[in-house]
Amino acid sequence: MDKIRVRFAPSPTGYLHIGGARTALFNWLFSRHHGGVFILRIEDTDRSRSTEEAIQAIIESMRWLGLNWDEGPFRQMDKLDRYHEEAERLLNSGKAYKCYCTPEELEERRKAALEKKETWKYDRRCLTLTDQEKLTCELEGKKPVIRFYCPNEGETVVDDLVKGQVIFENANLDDFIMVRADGIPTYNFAVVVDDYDMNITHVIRGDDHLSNTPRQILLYRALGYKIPEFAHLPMILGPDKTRLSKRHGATAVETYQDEGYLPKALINYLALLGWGYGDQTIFGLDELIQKFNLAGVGKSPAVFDPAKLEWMNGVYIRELSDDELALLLKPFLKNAGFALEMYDDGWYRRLAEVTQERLTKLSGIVGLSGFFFHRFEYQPEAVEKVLKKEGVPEILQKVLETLSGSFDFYSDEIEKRLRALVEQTGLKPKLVFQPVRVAVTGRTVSPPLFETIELLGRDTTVERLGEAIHIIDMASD
RNA sequence: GCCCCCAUCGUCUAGAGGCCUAGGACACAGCCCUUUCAAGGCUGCGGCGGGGAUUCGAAUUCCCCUGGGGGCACCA
Repeated sequence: MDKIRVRFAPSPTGYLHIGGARTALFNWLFSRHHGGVFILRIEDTDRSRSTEEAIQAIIESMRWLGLNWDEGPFRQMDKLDRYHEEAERLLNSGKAYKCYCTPEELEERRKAALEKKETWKYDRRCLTLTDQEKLTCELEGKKPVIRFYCPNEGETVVDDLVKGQVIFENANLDDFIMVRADGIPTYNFAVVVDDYDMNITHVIRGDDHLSNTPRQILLYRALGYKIPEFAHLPMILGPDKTRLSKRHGATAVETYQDEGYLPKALINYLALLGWGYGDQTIFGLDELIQKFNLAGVGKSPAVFDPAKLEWMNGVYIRELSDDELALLLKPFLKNAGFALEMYDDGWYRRLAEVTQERLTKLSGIVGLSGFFFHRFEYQPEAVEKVLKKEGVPEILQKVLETLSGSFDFYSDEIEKRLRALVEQTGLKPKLVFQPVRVAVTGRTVSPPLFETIELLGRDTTVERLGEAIHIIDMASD
């Protein structure tokens, strides 16, 4: 068998979205699994919607995900001559013809057909134009499009690796436009010439392309090309079961990057959208490459579930070492405007350690650790429920005194002393620790208390305990 | 309107005629652990869209219906 060659061919009209990323991933996994070649091709023949920024954004997201390509990125606009050459061949062999109908005329006829409840198909008005008539059109300055002559009889069979055999009646296909009036090829034509030129062996793409496939197969035949294998992946849907789009929330890969999702997590989650391997849920990258195959791809569409992605991201965050996590956390802290220079590397490693199993997205660190970096307002509810309890000022005062003593300010040591204090007062641990938590963090929820106190440092801790006592005094007056 | 695809818990899925009293994961609920929140453990809730047919036996095969999705552009 020939060496496997696949491609991901996005149109640069926006960022890389979840669906595109999934298609890219499946192509990539397929190529890596078979030791083949993965190609990136930019389908930029829609001049009004393609942008340079979009190309960069897509490339950036591909890199972030780690979906490296072996060839490309190629751009269709770089090889217009090649399409013209092939279009010319079809024109000469009578398998394509020039059409001078304007978009306006076509629209009119289409509407008329629709009103009569007839199915619209191009009426081949220009198929039988005489040379004289063509000349007249040219003299009028009309630029023709090139249409593919689509046989009316017979059927075209797509042997799809995912969907199985799908049969299309040729009679339902019309003479679609291959080359626009401005000389730029349309999708169906360009994709065929490119996949042939690039020796693509397997076309793996979304199943919204399934109904285009018979047109393309007809083109392959007309051009004398070998037909590649096709694999049409089921769509990714939003919660309302319609095709996933911006309406459903974040669909840009870069948004997930910004929110602190790990590439590994997104890859793992995406792999499970339309593909499965028994009961397994968590897959390392190497494992995915080893286990991925088209046979495991399902036929039915899948609803994108952000909650599961988030859970999975937490799984991968917990797999990180303290140093790795600390490194990843810093940009998010910095972005939130926190003064990173307040602490040293050891401190950040410790922060990573104590927040790791509480994080589900890296961006979550901001809400979890803000009190380490700046003053805060006590949550009114926390003050009411915890600080204003009977005897709290006295407890806090004792804690303050305990922590002011001279000893190494580490969580173990802090815990030892505070527990001794609890023992001594005979109070329930919770009655001591919750007020302390609120006093130093301002809230009822925080990372583990003793580690938090350690990270805060003696001075800040003592200062905040004093402040809390003061606040309670003020309130009770 | 025409063409095509799809159909197992709310969601992702396992299931290739008896192993299914339909399994796992997320979500949800409860319990345990516990100084909070998490993490973790345990338990629970919850599904084969409907109707025919084939078969000793169907989630699994076939047909119809219904439902959902996609396509029918000088978009890709």
